Amino acid sequence: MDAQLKRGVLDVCVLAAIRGEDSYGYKIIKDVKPILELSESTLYTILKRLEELKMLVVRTVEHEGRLRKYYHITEKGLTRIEEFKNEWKEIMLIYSFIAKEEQYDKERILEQA
Amino acid sequence: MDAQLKRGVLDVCVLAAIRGEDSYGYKIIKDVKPILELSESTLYTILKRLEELKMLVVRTVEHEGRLRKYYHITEKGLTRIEEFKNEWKEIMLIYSFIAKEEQYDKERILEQA
DNA sequence: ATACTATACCTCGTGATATGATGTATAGCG
DNA sequence: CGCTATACATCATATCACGAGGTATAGTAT
Repeated sequence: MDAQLKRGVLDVCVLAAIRGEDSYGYKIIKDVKPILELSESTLYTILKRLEELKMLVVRTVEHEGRLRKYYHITEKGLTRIEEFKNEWKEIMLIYSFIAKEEQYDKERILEQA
Repeated sequence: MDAQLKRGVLDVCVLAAIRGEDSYGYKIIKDVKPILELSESTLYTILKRLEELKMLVVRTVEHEGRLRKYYHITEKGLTRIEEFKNEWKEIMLIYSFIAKEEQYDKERILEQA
């Protein structure tokens, strides 16, 4: 998918992936990949950013000799998701502007009148 | 609106604005602004890029002492719009992943079973 | 034993791109 | 003469996705 189109949804997608229950990087990638391709470098960049924005908090847990960093969504993170849903209404208007073939029809109608 | 969310739709929006009939920078801004806020610097950057990508062709016309650069969409530009419409299907899947509150419900359903 | 794969994290450089600030120039109006 | 609208353009900056590369452990296959 077009990289630019992804930009607007990627971070919210990550928030949505941990909304239900806390998760860690490696698992988030597996969960999100079927919906939206993302690489490790992208994911860890996003997680860091979301942490700085206080949209999630981190907790390190040892699991079978390896460390896992569990991410938990905050109130701010949930708010971000709600904001996104509101912005989506605007995006749908934009989409209908792009998708409509009306321009041609309008001219034809005016010519017929 | 969130700058990142705009990135994916801006260029296609410009293409859509000239799809019906050829237009020029100043007019495109006026046409697109009610739907999606964009500045002059952004628009002229996009127009230049779309020209380089051969998604539109330019024709300079003198109009009341001032120059106007009319932009005409090409086959490639129309294809871009169609591609966007196809990508939109993927975006809608992503949106439903973000918007659904299903995670909670799923757990509740499993607990009730 | 050795190699490979899965798990789990991280950083850095690069390229794409939106945007504000700024600049140039003409026409018309008060 | 100044202001606003029209009409174009460039540049520096900031944000961000992503490939390439790095570290380390556990389990499995050869």
